[in-house]
Amino acid sequence: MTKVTANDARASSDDAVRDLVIATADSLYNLRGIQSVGMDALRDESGVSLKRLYKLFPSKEVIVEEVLRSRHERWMSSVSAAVAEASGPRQQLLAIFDFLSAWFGENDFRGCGFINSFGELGGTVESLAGIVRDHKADFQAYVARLVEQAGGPAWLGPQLAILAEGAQTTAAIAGTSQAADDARRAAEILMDAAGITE
Amino acid sequence: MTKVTANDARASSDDAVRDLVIATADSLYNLRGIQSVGMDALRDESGVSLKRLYKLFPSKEVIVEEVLRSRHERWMSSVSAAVAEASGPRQQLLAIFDFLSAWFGENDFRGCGFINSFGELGGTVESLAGIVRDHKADFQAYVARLVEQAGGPAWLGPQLAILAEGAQTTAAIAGTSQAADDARRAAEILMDAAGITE
DNA sequence: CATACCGGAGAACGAACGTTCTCCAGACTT
DNA sequence: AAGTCTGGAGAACGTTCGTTCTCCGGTATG
Repeated sequence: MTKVTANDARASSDDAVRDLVIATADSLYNLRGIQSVGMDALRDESGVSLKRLYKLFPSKEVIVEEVLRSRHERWMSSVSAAVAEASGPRQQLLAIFDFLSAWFGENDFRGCGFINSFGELGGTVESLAGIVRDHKADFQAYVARLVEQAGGPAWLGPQLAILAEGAQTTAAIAGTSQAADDARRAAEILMDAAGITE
Repeated sequence: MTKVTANDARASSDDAVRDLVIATADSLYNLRGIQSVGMDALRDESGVSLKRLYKLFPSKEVIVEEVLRSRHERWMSSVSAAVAEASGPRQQLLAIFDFLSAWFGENDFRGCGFINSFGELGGTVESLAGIVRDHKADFQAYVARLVEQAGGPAWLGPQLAILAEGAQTTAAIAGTSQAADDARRAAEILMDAAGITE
């Protein structure tokens, strides 16, 4: 039985603190990578004591997992919101690359957090590798669904997904958003060939 | 003045040991990532004592840099060898994706070591980020040169390079070599549109 | 043969970090 | 008002890891 009291009010509810911790960790992990952000840094930045951190989460690994899960939801929501604003199948698929372009241009863009996490921990922490795989699989399935709705052939979805992946790594490493435009032009050519014209 | 004596013979020449260390480190870093392979593991696997490791290299960071440099040379050589076997501009460009397909199928394939290193250390070790950037820039320039020799338009090179990057991350995360075939088919369509027919 | 040197095995050191513990102040319950 | 619980500040613990040091056997040089 959970009791809500003035004590909770002083320290904020557990759920709110959890969200704050995940948001802070998300930002720090994105900025500096996972391994180089210690629990002390997370405490300093979030203002949540170590004791409470370990009451809310059993380990750092679980925090990382929840950060990746929240990133997945936020990222997929952002993409589908951008897609929803476009009209017509072709414009909707192109909206993915416009979204990427805008994302790459943000000044805290440090590459796809999932790709980075995979490079950082994919070889040693199997649970994280699974989350990364699921994220990419979800994105590929989403693109495939859009292609299907557009009446395009089955081979187009994987191709567009690969373009999006390549744009992400290229933009992250080169430090420019140019790759998004290159990928967008390639997507137009592929859609032309697939007969998606409107 | 370097003296070659029986003492050196017992312990092997410094250059040979350096090469052995780099090769061993290359394999271990590829398998388990950089951070999780300590100097003790490198000593155990290479048979070179810590004392000698630190006589040959000033620090682990320098070893990592040399591993990446040697990977770059080996990778670029492998790609150009595969390209050289093909005849005609179109087949040469497609040979890149055939090379990727074969690479992804190797059982010790764990993704592009440069992308992984970037995710692992790009945010904290600037010298490594530079090496990764240079590697990707070299590859992009190589593709652009092939496109130019084929008489293709300037926009095609970046597009093919993005496909190759996307195939690498997709194959690494998904654990299949399917992405290479998808990327190859996309490359054919893009070359068709660019007028590279033979 | 004596001595200086090279290198191996492995201990040792210092820092970083994940996790837990101690001490204590404030707030709710009875 | 006494007792109990929560949570903060920060010390402490154990481990990992990069790097250096100690000890010692063997080799080459006088």
